[in-house]
Amino acid sequence: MSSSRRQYPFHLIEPKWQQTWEQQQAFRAFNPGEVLPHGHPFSKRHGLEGKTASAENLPSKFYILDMFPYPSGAGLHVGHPEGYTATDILARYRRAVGFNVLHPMGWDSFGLPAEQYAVKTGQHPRVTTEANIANFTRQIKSLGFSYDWSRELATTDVEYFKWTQWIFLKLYNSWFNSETNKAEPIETLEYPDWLEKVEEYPEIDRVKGEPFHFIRPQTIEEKKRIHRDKHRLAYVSEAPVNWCPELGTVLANEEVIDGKSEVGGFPVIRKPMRQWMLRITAYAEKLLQDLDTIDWSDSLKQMQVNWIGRSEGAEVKFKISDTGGVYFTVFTTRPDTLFGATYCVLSPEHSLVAHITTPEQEKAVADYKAYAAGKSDLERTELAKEKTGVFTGAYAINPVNGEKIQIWIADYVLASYGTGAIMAVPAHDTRDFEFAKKFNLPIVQVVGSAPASGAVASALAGNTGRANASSHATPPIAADGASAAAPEAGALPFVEEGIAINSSFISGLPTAEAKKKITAWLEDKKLGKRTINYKLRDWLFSRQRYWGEPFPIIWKKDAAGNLYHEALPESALPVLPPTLEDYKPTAGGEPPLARAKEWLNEIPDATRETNTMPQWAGSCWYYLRYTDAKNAQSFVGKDADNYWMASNGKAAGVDLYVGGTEHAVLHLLYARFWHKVLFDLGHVATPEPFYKLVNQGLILGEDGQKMSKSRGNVVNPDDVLVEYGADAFRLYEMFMGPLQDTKPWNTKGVEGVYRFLGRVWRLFVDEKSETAFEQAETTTEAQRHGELLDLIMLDGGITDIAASPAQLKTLHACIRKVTEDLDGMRFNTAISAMMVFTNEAMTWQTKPLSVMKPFLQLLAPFAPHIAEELWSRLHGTFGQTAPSLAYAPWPKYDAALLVESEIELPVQVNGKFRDTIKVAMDADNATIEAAAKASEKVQQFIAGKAIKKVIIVPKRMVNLIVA
RNA sequence: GCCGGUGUGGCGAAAUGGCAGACGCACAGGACUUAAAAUCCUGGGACCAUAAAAAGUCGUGCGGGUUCGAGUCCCGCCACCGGCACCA
Repeated sequence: MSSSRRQYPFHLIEPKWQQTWEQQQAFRAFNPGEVLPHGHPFSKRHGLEGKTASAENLPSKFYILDMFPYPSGAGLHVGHPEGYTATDILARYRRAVGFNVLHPMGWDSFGLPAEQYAVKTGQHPRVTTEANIANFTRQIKSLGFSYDWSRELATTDVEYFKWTQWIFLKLYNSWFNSETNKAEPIETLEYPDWLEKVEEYPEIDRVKGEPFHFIRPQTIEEKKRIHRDKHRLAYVSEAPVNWCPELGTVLANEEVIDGKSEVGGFPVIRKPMRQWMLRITAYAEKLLQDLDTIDWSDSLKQMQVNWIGRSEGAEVKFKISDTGGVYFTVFTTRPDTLFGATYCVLSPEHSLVAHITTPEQEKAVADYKAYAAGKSDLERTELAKEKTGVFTGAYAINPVNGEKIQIWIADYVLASYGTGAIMAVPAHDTRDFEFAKKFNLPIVQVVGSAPASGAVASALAGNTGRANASSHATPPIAADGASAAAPEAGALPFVEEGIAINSSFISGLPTAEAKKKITAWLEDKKLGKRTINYKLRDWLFSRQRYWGEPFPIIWKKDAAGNLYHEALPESALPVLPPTLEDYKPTAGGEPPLARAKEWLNEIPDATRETNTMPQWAGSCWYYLRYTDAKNAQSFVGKDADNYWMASNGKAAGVDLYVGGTEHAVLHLLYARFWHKVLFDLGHVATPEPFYKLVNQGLILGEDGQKMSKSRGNVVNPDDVLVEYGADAFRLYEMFMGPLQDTKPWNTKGVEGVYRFLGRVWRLFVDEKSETAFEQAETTTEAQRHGELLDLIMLDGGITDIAASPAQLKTLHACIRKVTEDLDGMRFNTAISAMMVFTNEAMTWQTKPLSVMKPFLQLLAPFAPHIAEELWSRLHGTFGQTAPSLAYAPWPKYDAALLVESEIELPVQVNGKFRDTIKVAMDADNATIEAAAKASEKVQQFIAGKAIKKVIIVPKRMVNLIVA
């Protein structure tokens, strides 16, 4: 294709207009309070030249956001500009419609690759990062996107991460008040009575994974401090974390895929470490419920719903036999099966295990704990098929029937979910069933499938049908299940809902009612309570890296010798990372920051925190900073936030956010969480950050495979641009198919839209002058080629004469289709509508200005460079006011022009299409029927037959039913 | 296993329950050209038929159903893609 003739001089047009836009600052968005410059096309369009902008005099805002990229060394690939093109088209369209559009771009520039490069070469990550940003900027700018570059930001900018650290301080200095159901400043936290009265620090108040070297606090102040620290939204925990030796850092649960790191695919092991956590679980319910208030795809919402994993059930206390009152709590979603609980299982890490294990079982339990601890997550997943576990020797009492049941430990019970302990109901849970089978534990059926008739089976109460798995080849059948009205016993495990059997006072009740009744009974007897659990875990927020935001935190020791943390004051921000020669972790496994001894001990009697924040931190609030990117007093100003995030009357936030599905549960959940905290604390005006969210689909290689370096099927936008130009590239990205779909790249397809642009060009320019231009180009040095564009003349067929009805109809049909498709984000069909227009216009002898100009406006959002160029030529020749195509009011279609006087109707006979007839638009049914019957082709099928029925759908079709 | 999505020509794809395949790619034929490229015109789901046509039949993953009429709605399968996965 490189030998083929250039369709039109995009190589000159595109840089020309990109420069023009930049010089004009054409796409700068204006905030309330700014003075709108004279001569700016936006000021002109809205009559605001020289005026001070305010929420009142500015047009409605529209905030269109792309997920900002990590500026990798590899540069842009064709997947990036897919979303960027879509948002750019909409941004340009909205400007034309009259909105004040905010469309910014920036860089998610903290990240591992630059740090790994630093470890290898010693080059500071900032140097690498800046070079990569420069390359990304060049590439993105070459595509002609209408970003407001004055708001550009990078998460690595000191002036940016200063505020990231500031937000961390807000998290650190607040707690979640479940009474008011929101985050509040830590000062509002009240202290429990025992704090002042009891000398001892109660065992019961110690949290799971209590800190590191815990020494009993000695003063009330120390106790208060510990109490506060346990309630902060940012807290320290010493718990097993996902440690990736290869990366030398811990990872959040979400960053671990199948036991391997999401980045690089390295093995991940569980290791107890002191880590910073963010209390996202406090927001589980809000994060779940508020999904209803935002316009995201069902599948994306579903992913978040699954991730949050809400489940309703009950906590039930099980006393341990022969200990006089020591108990543990289990969580179950099926309290109705309590009568079928035939043993209990604690997770190997459960704190009670050490206390209850009998001497005989001690060795077995210790061995098993060691075995379970040694397993990586990957092994745990792989070995999931075969259940393992050991008996502790201890027994629990089933609270509903007083039976003594065995307590086991097994790693199929997770320490991190629920209470870390379960009651096992093998008859009605697949996992418990497998386990019971393997270890010959009793299986008791307590739920039967509902009988076919609606008979009530209340007579079943009081029976107990029990059996040992070992003594029955087939699962036991409830002894009382024989009567016709009784629930049917089926194959076990029976995990569905049904009718309770063998369950004393709840027998005969359908599952839902049985749950209610037994939960009430448990609550009444103080043996349990209704509970809601979430799969969502707190967010592991620290990383052992150099290239991230340092924590504004220092460590000190109290009188008792306890290490404790303290926040630096806001005045200490930003906390800059130290300069290092060597970016590796220390030999002792400490983060790289620990190498900077001076920095570490800069503050008297204190040591700095050496962890840094994860990459997600910066992306949690960048959309807010865009609205007020230069604010030095605040992370975002109130007016800016109110205008850009809250002034549209809808639920909230960014009007349209486009990015890949890979962020469905990470970034999008974290950002919502931060936003909600900031909202609760009164720092932002809306409860949700992103109102409408669209995921663009993946672009595959030409071979239909995912693009990857190893497959060698990566398409570099730079190459495509050289060959076809930015407009063709943009057009093709959108023409491939629906934005949300996964679709393969096809270079031949680019040629198609490129040819279309060539046809548009030839529709407007004089062929001879173009030839002259091309000849001149061969004899002129490259630097002066731009001037030669003036040699190209408008086509003589374009004149300022009245358009024919047919021409108007072609235009207005196109306006309607393109407008409607833009509103529905159906870019592919909008483009096809413009192709239809072009194909039609090619046949015209005269091309009225009144038709050709609006067409260019339709084209402009998609292919802005060629549209601007042709627009300016029309302006040059016809001299009508055309300050800038970018702000020219969007054309409106005239429905009256699209009305047909005659209409073609399909005629069916017995539902089969046979012919079309032409009738007047307003023809009555009798006329239509007569016309249909008169058709020769139809005659063949109805001749000699009786017409039983005639169906006429006005303006749609005719169907004749014959015998 | 659970949740979500998608199945339409050789390919990317269109179709408020009403003429399936718009638009584009690839392909074939023609015009222009010394020739090619570019451009312009024409054709095209499959089958059957024919010198060529017309007419006809079948066609939206598979099997049923609703309807005058189904790619579209309902029920049951199958395949592929994405997410989650011992979450009690």
